[in-house]
Amino acid sequence: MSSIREVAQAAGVSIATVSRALSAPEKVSKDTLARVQAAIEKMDYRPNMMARNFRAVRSYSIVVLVPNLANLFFSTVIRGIQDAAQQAGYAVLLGDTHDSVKLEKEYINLVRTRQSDGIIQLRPHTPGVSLEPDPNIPMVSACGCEDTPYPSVRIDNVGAARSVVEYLISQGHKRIGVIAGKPNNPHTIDRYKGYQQALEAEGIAFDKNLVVYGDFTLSSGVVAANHFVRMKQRPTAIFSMNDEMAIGAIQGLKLAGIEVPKAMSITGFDDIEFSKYADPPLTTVGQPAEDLGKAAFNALLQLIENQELHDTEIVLPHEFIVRKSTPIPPKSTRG
Amino acid sequence: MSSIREVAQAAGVSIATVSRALSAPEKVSKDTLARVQAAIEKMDYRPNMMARNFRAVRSYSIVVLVPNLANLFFSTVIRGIQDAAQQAGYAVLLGDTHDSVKLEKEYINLVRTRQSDGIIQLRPHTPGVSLEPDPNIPMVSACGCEDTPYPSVRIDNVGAARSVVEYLISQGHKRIGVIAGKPNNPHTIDRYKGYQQALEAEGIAFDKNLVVYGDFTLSSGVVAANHFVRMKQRPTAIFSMNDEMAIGAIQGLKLAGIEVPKAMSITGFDDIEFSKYADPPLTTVGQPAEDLGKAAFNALLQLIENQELHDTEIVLPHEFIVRKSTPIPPKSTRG
DNA sequence: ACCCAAAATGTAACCGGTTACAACGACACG
DNA sequence: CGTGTCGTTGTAACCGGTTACATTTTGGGT
Repeated sequence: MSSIREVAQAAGVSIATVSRALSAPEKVSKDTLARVQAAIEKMDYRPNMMARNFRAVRSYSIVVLVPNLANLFFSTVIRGIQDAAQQAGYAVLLGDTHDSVKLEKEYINLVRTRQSDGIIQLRPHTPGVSLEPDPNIPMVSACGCEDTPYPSVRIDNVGAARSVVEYLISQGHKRIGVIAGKPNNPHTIDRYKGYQQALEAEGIAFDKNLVVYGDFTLSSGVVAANHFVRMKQRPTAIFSMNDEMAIGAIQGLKLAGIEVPKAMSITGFDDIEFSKYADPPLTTVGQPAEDLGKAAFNALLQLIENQELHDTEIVLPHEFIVRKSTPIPPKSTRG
Repeated sequence: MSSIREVAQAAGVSIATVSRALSAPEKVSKDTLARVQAAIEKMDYRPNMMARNFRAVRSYSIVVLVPNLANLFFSTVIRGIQDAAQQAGYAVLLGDTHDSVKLEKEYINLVRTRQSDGIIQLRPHTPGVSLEPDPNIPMVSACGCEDTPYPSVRIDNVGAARSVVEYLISQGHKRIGVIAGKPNNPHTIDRYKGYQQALEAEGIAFDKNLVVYGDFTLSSGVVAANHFVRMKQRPTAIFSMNDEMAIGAIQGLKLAGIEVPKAMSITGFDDIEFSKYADPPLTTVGQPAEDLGKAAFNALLQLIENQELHDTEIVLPHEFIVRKSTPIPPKSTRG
């Protein structure tokens, strides 16, 4: 592998000149530049980025912490991150943490050891279990929740959940079941808050038997559906906190002979690709997943470069998408 | 950020001793080691990995090239890669190429510029369009096809497709539609080969009107279904080359009033999570996605470390999984 | 032809580790 | 007591770039 010294020799100049020819060509005379470029071309020289980055004390890479890569919503956010990063000349290191804080720590060490410049965290911040943010480690949260103790880019989960449930209520539903995530998950908490606000606004009493906790997977959705099926006094609609669980639930209800939306309305959250093709197509909340990723990266880049950030909380618009898992289509709303 | 020199000073030893204390503690006397460790502890010292890797001419990271991260099969393979890499102390750089060879080249340059030690390619090798492998660049193919011109880890696509179609034929189907990927896609080619072999083995004439080309997405599955619906002489079964298209097709057929499996059998490929919860649950071919990823990483690691590899083609077993999108359940077979 | 500023180029230190080699001390053995 | 061996430690070169500073070249003005 040829080095800058060999190129310098071949071009009959010093290494400094070669370096300048690459990073500041305007500082090099026209014909020297040509000679150097010819030499570079001839030897197929590529600067060793490890050396360059080492000198610059910058790795030009970031790590994204994701609880589970095989989750369509997360992988879409990551696509957004990756595209933005690629454009800015940054590489994206993958940190699939399997929801383990121990693994998370290991990945965070990548920035302590200079292998990475910053972190994008996809797992929402959970007080008590998440690591507290370290001021020395540039970190931003993508698709997180309210009260994240470091910069974040997200949607208004509370408001979105609230408008979904209000829509359900407007359709005449009074007993609305909830398929939640794990109880201490911030998304669960925020969307739950929205659910309760809607109930309260419409003067409907809260019944805790109507909420069942899953874990955002398809299978936990069918389990939840079975729970509702067995209730003596069933809900007439179900607000699921993500699409996977909603799709699982539809399947569970179907197996029990309950038709959606005729006998039961159901709504999801996230608008993953499959929701459009579910049977029936799912009414849900669309999140701008790729944009969340891009915005998160841009915020992180600012943190890395300027060490500070004015807009410490970015809330992107979501979209309420009515399909066929709820019967009456009103107009779509954004918010 | 403290450096090795500061630690050395604090411990009253030379930097060489600190270095040895970290990488070869047996070469350091017991009490010196203790002093050094105390200093490290006190100063919260972490070696600068960029410096270390730079010196070692190793980045300890690999890049995985994936056409589309938001594809459940791919993301599961990547999980496998990432787990194996993490254990081996390697970082995984993400290279979502959006199916663009130009972007692929850019990511491959990461190894030319020493930012990465090797590549795992998830896109199957397509003669003429894929880059030809460069002997200087350690690269292995995960979930590729026959005739990959560099080391690969895959399943027997031809055999798997063949056994699916033979199963369909054994159920009495004679007109079997195919939902393929893009025509020049190697997965399309291999699975198509299996389809034809099965037809031939059973003495069924091939009808090219029965194959329609999609692009492995849900929506192309519904388009394909519509095509079959409009045919004057419909097939009685459909062999889809992946699960997404099969699920889309089921949806398309349903909209046209055609019941699966009563009026039409349908099979998929990959066994993504959603297939289990489709309506009806999908008969499909299970690929050991995570194991493909792990095996690919281990092969790449050998390439990187030894510069050679004995087992240049690893074929992992697949599994034929019969669910409800085909009526009569025979025994599951592995192969 | 001479002078000087500006442009071009070169020299060498530096980033933070690793490691070959040298130096040193302790100890055993003849 | 001299000498060889071994274990421990230190010195300094090295990896491949970047860049501050020094030096040389260029060219315009007189």
